[in-house]
Amino acid sequence: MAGNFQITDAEWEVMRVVWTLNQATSKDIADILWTKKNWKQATTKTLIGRLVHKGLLNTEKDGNRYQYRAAVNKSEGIKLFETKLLGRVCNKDIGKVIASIMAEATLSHDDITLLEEALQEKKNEAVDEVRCGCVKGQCLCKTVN
Amino acid sequence: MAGNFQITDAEWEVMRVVWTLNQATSKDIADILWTKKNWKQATTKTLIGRLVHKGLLNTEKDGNRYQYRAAVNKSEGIKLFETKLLGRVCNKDIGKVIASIMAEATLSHDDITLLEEALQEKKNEAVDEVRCGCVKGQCLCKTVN
DNA sequence: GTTATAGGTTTACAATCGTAAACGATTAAA
DNA sequence: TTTAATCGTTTACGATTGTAAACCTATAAC
Repeated sequence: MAGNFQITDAEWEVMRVVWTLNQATSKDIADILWTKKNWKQATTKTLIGRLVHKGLLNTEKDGNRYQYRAAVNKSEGIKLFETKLLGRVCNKDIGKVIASIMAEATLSHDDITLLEEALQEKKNEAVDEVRCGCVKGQCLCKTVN
Repeated sequence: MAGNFQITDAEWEVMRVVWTLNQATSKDIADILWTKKNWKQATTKTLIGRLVHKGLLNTEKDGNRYQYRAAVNKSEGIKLFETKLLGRVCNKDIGKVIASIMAEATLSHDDITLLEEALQEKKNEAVDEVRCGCVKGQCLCKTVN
């Protein structure tokens, strides 16, 4: 089931609501997205329909309407997007990308602690040199021209 | 000039080549993307055209053809995508997102060092609690009935 | 000089995306 | 019970994306 799905920006707004409420009706979702994005209910309905179709939302009948639930959890969804970011850069640059994200993020002391631990973890499996997986011409690891 | 541009997946492939070669002809790019993606030259040409149109590639005449150069540098491009990722989650979750990326990345000892330093930096500006900027209903920071 | 070739520009075209109205069925209100 | 509000489904429609062929022009080869 996991795999090759993708969540567009607009669909993501819907998923966030469902992830948060855990279970929601189209009205629940529409109300929130009206507040946030001024989307007409019709717009939200379309997005819900597409997500159901894609198998990203499950439905459970509840009278004349549905309760929607996420078919993929939030971490999976986020991870999918993380992977997309990492897929855009050379493996060797990922460290720098992480540093860059860190730089532009506001972090709490707890976050710092969390990351320090995570980093500590990574030390065990750190390599001397990350392997570049790029084709020649898409990163400088390979000699160009 | 910086701002509201966006680079699609396919366009990104072109940008990576230009960022790498620093300057390239359409043939340079097409050859590389043929190797990597089996794209016909026509496809690459279309992408180049769109990027020029968007102002993401600059042209410099060179005989009967152009030398293309990136109008935004790689870091900017990557940062744009990072921002997009961060925009999808609650500010409070960014620490966890970073940890998650770290977890799925292969890092070198040097990367670890770099990140340790970056983290150290962040300590100075770390806050007690990150402010959630979400609307109610899109993250659990706000009480949801 | 005529022709083949390479490079840029135009046109194409289906799929996806963002945004929404219209429609039909059903339930709740009057 | 007639009506109004609600909910899901269908249809709409322009913009963007992925993928490419066709075309036109200027060089390069003969």
